[in-house]
Amino acid sequence: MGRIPCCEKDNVKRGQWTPEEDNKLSSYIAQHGTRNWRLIPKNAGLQRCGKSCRLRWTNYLRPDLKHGEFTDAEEQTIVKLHSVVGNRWSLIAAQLPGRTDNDVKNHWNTKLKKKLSGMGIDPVTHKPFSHLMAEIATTLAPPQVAHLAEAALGCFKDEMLHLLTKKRVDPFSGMPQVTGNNGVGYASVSGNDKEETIEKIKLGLSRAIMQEGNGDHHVVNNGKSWTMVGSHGEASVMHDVYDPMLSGDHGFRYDAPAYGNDVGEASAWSQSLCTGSTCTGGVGEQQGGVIMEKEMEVEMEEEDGEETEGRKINGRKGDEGGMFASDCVLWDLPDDLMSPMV
DNA sequence: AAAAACAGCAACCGCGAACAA
DNA sequence: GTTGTTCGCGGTTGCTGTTTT
Repeated sequence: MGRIPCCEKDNVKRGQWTPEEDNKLSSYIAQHGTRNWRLIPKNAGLQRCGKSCRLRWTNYLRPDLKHGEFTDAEEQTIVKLHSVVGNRWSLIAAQLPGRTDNDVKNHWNTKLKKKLSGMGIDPVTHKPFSHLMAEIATTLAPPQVAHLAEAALGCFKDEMLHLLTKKRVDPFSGMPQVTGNNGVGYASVSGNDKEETIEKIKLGLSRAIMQEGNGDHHVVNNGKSWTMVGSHGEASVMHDVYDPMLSGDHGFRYDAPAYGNDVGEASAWSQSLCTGSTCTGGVGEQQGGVIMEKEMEVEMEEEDGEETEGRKINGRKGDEGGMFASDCVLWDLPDDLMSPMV
């Protein structure tokens, strides 16, 4: 038996909603609430599918929605949560009052992913590209490394090229920026330079591999390096701030998840989510520390299938040498959320 | 000035989970 | 326990306005 359609497609209108439709839906829901989406369009006099009505309401008409730009604090929250829970947009959106999962997802796909790539960080794993390449280098024999590196380059190439070949304007001077000393810059790059750019990417990657191989944990970023501190016994973490010159943006800070595999016990995915200096640990405070509300905690426990001991707000068991102060809001997450998402 | 390319966003689709009969 | 129905989620598509060529 096939799946039944959510509505009869012949009789429903699709596409953009008109203000009249919005009014009808809003006033109907104001009077009757949102029980039974299937009946709502019929009763409200709308030629729409119930699903479409639900979407319109939850993503646009709900009175508690925020419609403006995402703030830096919101962006930080998204990045941090994404590093832990991956593409669970509803979970992330639940931590951002007034934002919907669709909002968060769109913002991630259109802005944040590019910001991270621009910082040399893989938006999927939240690790620096160089670190990924180094992992390849340390686990495979040289002939295989070359092939894999080539393949990895293929994966990142389009995004990197997009970032590198775009003409951008220096946000401070208003002038087009010149190419940096590692080849990353903003001057307009013609189609003829494309191959050269690819070569530069390759060169950068191979350099990064060599540096990682030497035990130096640096991410070369537009002439400045991000150092992974605490290479022995404590969590490694990138502690430099996001370079606004690189992003064409202001104030966006990325405190990456640490790289636990470098140092033994500390897993990359078990690190604090606090933003170093801005972390205050105040529950309910959006700036800095990530708030784990009761609802989210419950949801995570449900996903875990059992009560997870030690998962709590404002504390983490067995982690002294963490990267941030102990008064941060911390999470202990279930195992299925700890695994790097690739 | 026109065409092409790009970016952002709203909406749609299919799937699985939850719930009810 | 099974079947049917509804809801919510995440991935994807397509439209529209803006920027670049």
